[in-house]
Amino acid sequence: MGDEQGGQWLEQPDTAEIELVKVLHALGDPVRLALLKVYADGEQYSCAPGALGLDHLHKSTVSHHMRILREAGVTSTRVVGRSRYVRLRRDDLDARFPGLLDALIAALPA
Amino acid sequence: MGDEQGGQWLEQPDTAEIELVKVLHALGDPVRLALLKVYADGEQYSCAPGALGLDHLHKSTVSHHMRILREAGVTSTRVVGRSRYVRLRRDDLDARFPGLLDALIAALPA
DNA sequence: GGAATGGTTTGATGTTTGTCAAACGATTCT
DNA sequence: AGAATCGTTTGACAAACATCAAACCATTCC
Repeated sequence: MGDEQGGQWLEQPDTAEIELVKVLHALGDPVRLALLKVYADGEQYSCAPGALGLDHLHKSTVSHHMRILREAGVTSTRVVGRSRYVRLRRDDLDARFPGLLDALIAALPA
Repeated sequence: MGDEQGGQWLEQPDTAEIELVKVLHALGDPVRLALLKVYADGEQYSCAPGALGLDHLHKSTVSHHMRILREAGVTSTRVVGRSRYVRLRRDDLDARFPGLLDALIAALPA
């Protein structure tokens, strides 16, 4: 139907309204920093704990972390059917905080 | 007496042991991110709330934030007499996480 | 020695947070 | 329609956190 992506987007802050302190707070948690590593390849992922290497966490816990990342402006979420496809807001973050994302991803632990 | 700096240093993690998630957690707080802005000039500062633009906070609260920054590896503290001189571990952080500090300081809110 | 000074430590308090479990909502499949 | 699926929401709970106040510890000044 002309929309090559389909679905709608969950609410997220405008690029100009992304706050550094919220981004750092969002990423200052072991689980969410691990998620940054997953999303670093630019691909989109569903929220299934298994697809994210978070098998040890309950799905509601993953949902909670997803919300924090999205509300901080780190990720964007597209809804299609029952699924959510989450990915890094790389362009927006690069525009707002030049060099930050690259430095963070490079600094990620092995 | 041959020591151009004088005093001793408070305990802090070795450069190689600085953890990204702890740095981000330390900086993911409004007060401590404001302190990064203070320390961004590379100078050293005493812990007096007034000298740091933290007049609204109790000195014990400032001391608490200082400890978190130091234990995360963000700052180093030199003790001389009754005073503590705190400054950014810029070289160590640049070595451990190239580009991160520059990007963070550039991203600091006005 | 005694008082003042710069920070730390400890205790108390209210808030935020990470987690799970159960209930729920919407979508898809049969 | 009914069942299965993917994820969210709500509630509960323990742990962590930010803050202040009071006590404390060195050091410096008188």
